Amino acid sequence: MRGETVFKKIYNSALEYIISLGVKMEMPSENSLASQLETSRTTVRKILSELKIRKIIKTIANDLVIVKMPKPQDFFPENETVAPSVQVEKKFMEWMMRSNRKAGDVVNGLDLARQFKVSTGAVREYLNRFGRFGLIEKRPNSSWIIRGFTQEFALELFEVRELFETRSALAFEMLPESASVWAALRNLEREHRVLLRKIATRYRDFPSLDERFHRLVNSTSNNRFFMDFYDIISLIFHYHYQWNKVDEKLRNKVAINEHLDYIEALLSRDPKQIELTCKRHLHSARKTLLASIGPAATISGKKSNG
Amino acid sequence: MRGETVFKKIYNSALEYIISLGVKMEMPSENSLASQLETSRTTVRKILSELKIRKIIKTIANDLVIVKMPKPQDFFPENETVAPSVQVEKKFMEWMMRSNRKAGDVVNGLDLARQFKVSTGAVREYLNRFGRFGLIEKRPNSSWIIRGFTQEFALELFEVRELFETRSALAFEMLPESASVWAALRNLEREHRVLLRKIATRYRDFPSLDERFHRLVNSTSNNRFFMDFYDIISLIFHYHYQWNKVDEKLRNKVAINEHLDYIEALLSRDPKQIELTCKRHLHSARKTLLASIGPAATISGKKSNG
DNA sequence: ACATTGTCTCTTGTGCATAAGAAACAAGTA
DNA sequence: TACTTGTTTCTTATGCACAAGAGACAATGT
Repeated sequence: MRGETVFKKIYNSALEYIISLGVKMEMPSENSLASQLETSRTTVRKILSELKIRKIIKTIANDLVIVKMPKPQDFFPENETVAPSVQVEKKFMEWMMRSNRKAGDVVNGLDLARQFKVSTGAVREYLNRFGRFGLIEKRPNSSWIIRGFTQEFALELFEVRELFETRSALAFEMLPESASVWAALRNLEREHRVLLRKIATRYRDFPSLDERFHRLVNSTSNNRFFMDFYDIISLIFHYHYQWNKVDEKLRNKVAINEHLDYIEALLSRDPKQIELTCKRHLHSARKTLLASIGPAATISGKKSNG
Repeated sequence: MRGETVFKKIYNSALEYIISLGVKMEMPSENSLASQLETSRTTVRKILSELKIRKIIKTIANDLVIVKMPKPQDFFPENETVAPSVQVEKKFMEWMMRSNRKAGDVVNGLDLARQFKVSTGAVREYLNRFGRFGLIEKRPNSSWIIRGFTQEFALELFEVRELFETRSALAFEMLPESASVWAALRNLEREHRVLLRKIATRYRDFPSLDERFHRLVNSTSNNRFFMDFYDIISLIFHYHYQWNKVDEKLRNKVAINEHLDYIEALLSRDPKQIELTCKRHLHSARKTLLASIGPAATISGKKSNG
């Protein structure tokens, strides 16, 4: 049995939408609701019938009309709206980053399923997809082994990141003036300046801006592997920095300034300058990450050339 | 129920092993058999008991002795020894490469499961893992969509390949004389020369040599993402060239010669020469692949008639 | 004609049961 | 002690049932 997570999530969105319309307004057609809420009409109909039962909408003279504003208790609880497969990611990453897993430790899927209160299938599926992130490794016919969030991992990650991003950044030089990236870039520049001014209080907004900026840079090279790789970076950064708040404000301020130099270089189309500012920023990002991992990877995480 | 695929596969290996020992020889201990056959002792014991039932081995005076040579009919049929999850890859790749799938077509998991005669779960799991290869894409809460084995795909693939391999190749310059790669490289050089001499008949041996060579080059950079990426290349090449035999002999001969130049450059540690021969070879490989895919896939246009 | 809703079919997501296989433990023997 | 086999426990792989959700088709109204 699926826990109706889609239904509940979209139902909540529908309530928001109803609130935005206001009482006595007529509901749009099922089809337009479906595309508005980005779901199938099947789900929309289920929601409409639930809304009728709860007397939030009513058919009056062949029109479906909002007759009552939804109250907070009409919403489904947040956690019931998330599919198990999505919950696993969060819980797994937390488990991975927080608990002091060492390279070579085995991942016990059954145990995780119990801990996370999801089915073994959900864990299994997640591990399969997570495998590509390079933090775990599978032994055939047996369990997953932790490779560890180590210095080596970070170095390898950044080696690729640098290759991809430098290549993408240098490609800016060739983009026609008409390309839409330029506008997007100028917008991001503005956002950076705004954030820099309010850094004292809003420094936590940086990570999402950071991601948008780097994704934009990588997107210009039009290479799906570049983009896919950025998923790994996003995930690592997202979860890792959740548990590493040291110097957060300062770190972000430095990064914003580096971004601004980098953006300026991109706008100038000067390849020398682009390469310089890009590399400088990535090196500093790498240093930050390495510092926060610490020299810990002493045990079996070491590499052997064999 | 699992079809005992592991048991059957290892059982077959055990028969080979028994043949290599010969009749009247004593069997090694369960533990040493387990490590020899790379499996668990549980499986070994199951095999031993089956061998006793089939009267191939027998306990004589506390010793387990081979009393009869296995016959061909003692072996389990090949196809029963492959786990469903592995069969799916083969069948799926064949389906993907052979049938004229176009970008935008949906992948019907249920249908594939029926075609391949495996469970939906097996297909589902494969698609999840296959997703990282960039040939298909998932729409949330819905099916997988084919992105297509197109010119764009090949170009993106080679862009990354070139970045990674050039970087790896240039790293050879720094490797100490003592590193074991040098010996491996000289061995590969020898194998190339042998193959070149016998190219007329043995040109089909090239792909596996090709893979070993490129994996060796990439392995020196010690970056898991480089190696993982090579999995994609291997898979694509492996299946694609199964259905594209045009000019195979000539193609391989050219490639061998390029490899020899490339190897020579690596051995010479001359960065200029390394970069030149590496790039030259990769460009020619790209050209070959592009040519065999044919002109860029037009998204608009007529439906293919099967 | 077109949009809307009603109805039906098909596919995907999820949990679960259970066999296959791995690994730990125990006991015996050289 | 070290090595062997017997026994038990635990984990993973796989098929299957069935609800949730997507999408196609039919009917109806404008």
